[in-house]
Amino acid sequence: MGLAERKERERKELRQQILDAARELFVHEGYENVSMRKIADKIEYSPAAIYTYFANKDEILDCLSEETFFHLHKRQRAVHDNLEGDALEHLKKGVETYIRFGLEHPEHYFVTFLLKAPATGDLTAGESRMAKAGRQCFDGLRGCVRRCMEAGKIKNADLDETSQAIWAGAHGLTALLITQTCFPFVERERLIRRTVEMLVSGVSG
Amino acid sequence: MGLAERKERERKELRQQILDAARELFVHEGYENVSMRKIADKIEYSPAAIYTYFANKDEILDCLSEETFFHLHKRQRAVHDNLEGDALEHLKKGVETYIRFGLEHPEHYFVTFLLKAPATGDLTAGESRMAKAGRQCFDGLRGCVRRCMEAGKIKNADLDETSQAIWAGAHGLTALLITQTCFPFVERERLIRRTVEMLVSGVSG
Amino acid sequence: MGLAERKERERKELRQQILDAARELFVHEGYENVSMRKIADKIEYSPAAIYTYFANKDEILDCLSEETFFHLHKRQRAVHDNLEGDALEHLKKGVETYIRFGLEHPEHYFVTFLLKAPATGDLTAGESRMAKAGRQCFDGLRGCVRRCMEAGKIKNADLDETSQAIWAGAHGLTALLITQTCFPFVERERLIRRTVEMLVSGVSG
Amino acid sequence: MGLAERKERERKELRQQILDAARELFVHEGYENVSMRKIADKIEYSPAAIYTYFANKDEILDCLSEETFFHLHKRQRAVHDNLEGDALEHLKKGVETYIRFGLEHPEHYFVTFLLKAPATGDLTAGESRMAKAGRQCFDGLRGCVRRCMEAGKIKNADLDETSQAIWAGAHGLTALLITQTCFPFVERERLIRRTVEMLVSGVSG
DNA sequence: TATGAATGAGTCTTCATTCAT
DNA sequence: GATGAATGAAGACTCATTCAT
Repeated sequence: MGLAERKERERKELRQQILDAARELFVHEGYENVSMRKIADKIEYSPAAIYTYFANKDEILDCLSEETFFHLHKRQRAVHDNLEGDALEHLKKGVETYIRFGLEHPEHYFVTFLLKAPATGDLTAGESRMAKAGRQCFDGLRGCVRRCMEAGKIKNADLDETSQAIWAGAHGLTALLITQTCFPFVERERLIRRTVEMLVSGVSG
Repeated sequence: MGLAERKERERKELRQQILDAARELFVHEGYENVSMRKIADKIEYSPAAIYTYFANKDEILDCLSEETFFHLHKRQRAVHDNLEGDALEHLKKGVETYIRFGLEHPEHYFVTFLLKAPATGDLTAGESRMAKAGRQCFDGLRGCVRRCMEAGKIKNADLDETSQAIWAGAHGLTALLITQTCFPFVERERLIRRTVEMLVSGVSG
Repeated sequence: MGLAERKERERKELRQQILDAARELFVHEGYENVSMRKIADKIEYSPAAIYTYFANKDEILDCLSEETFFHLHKRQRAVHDNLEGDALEHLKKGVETYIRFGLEHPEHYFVTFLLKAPATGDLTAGESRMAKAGRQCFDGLRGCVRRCMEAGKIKNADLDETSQAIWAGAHGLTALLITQTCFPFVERERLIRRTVEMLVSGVSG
Repeated sequence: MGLAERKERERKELRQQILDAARELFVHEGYENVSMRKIADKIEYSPAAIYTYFANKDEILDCLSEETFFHLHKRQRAVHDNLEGDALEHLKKGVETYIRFGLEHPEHYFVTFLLKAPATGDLTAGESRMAKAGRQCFDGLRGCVRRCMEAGKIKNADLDETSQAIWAGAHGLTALLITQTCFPFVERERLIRRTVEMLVSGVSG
């Protein structure tokens, strides 16, 4: 049905509008300082309308994170699947992909990795969803690291420990470049290359 | 006057009590989730009493930041001044100091390095004070890196580029450990050590 | 028409479903705590569907009351018409019928006699309908009392005064047993018998 | 201190004002239909001011019930302590006291015995407090009945069974007279006397 | 007939803050 | 210096109801 389809499309569009509005507000004002009313005002709907699409404020944040993870994961898979050369080069590419994703989608990245999660009591269900998606992303890098180990490029090291250290480095640069807009960084491309080199040679050297 | 002195001392003590209570609450519950009443309850005074010492909630956070940077600066100086051995060890110590500082003062760290500047009109004064303090912290690391270069431990590298890459790494771990409380990180001490090693050997190797 | 008939039947069935669902929810959660959505969920229809059968929430309550009175009245008539022995026994049976009706249909009884009527502005129509139905019920007992008087079993007494006193007693026990669920009443059957005896011998002795 | 005393007095007065306003509103509009704002409007204070005196809406209802029980208990004690004549007269007086209390304080009685308690999950503490107070009141009637038994005025009967039957009767009349305002009852005094007579002679044979 | 979407009004409650005392 | 009382504004969220489809 053309009708049902249009309805469905409109629904998706409004849902996305809400997510976009929320993301921008969250990024600029902080999760706690954004009220449902503010989001509603931004999309010019009533606050109650939002509840047709999301159960509550937390769920909006949740979906925003999911979205981020989905995009990143897709990008990572593209890298992992297509590259077949040297394992360390693979890893470098993976790290670089991660960083570039963050810089190209700063709002997504901010909401997911920089916004402090709401201080919720029961984090069973939602938390695990988050955890799972995050793990998936992290596993992208982790897979690269494992291949390096299997290829003998990284020796005498714990897989998780190493992967997490690298993640930390990649996240750090991404985060700084997103948030510290006033800091006099050296030329961005150089800094990215330098950081990637440092991280990879830091664990393989 | 003994009386005046005692009064003054008591005043300082209560002020400090407020700061201590606020810091702990901010860290554990998040700035936005801490009410003046909660702080007041913790020190067993009325909410109104706090206003005798601080103009408002923001000022408490401000003073906390000041305090924090003061401590960090002192701490960094202690590292730089007292250590006289190997320059790379020096650098490691510096990086570790930075990370530990962040983890011991997550709320301060969060506010300074993770919060995106709110899109407000007047951020002149506060912003620059913050920025200045932040720069000071970074300069601690930068000093360590310079010594490594001067000692020939880091070769053929740009000072700022290298310092910023290391900063990114140190910041990344600190930020992740603060914000991603649910991620199954490996044992924290191990991860810190591993990251520090990675960063330093990554630029010196 | 078979079609029209089926449609009509289905309509009645759904209407009854709504009433049943509403009654149970009202009793267990209280009129004010039951939302149209809750009723809709229970019958697995949309909230809006209910408005096809009832103008609003109040009307549901109204219809529930009507239903109650209808059932009670039928029951009372059955008693009055079939029994032909001693008038006092007749009365006892009538009182007992009233009480048992309440206890066997606590939901109906609760909605009609214990639930606070919604604070509505225009109570002209609804009120008189209520009043009429209530009168009808009371008249059941009143009829029994009259027969006792005509048979000389109750002497020197005013018909209405006596009937109302008995009604009060019957209503009191019913209400207490339904609402005061935590009170340590003696065994229910014993208490009913005792109360009926008390009421009847209290006016005939 | 005159100052402290006046403050304390004013506080008590406002607390009582809140209770009075809440009671009247609860009775006329139903617990669920009364918002904190309505209560606040009635006493011409801000909604938040109420929270200085009561933790929440439920607590107001709780205190209202407590108040009711306190008054009823006081009244009952007065009857029990001062009367020394015939035990049956005593009982009649007790029943009458109960009924009159309800009719003279219909709002109190309504709130306590007829208002549907808020559908709360944890009713441990509040419920038992309520239960205890209610029991105390019921014990007033029970004491009268016991004396009748001890005096041989009521024979071959169970104390609790008898007391509960009488309570049911007293409650029933009170409840009907309060709630069924449209029913054409006979003259109130006559009906009370008749009911009391019925109840007492009904159990004393 | 039934519904999904939408809303305006309203819920209880908490907040940072002020002020008379 | 410290407080108890008070408040205006705002919080997330729910409601009965309407209406286009």
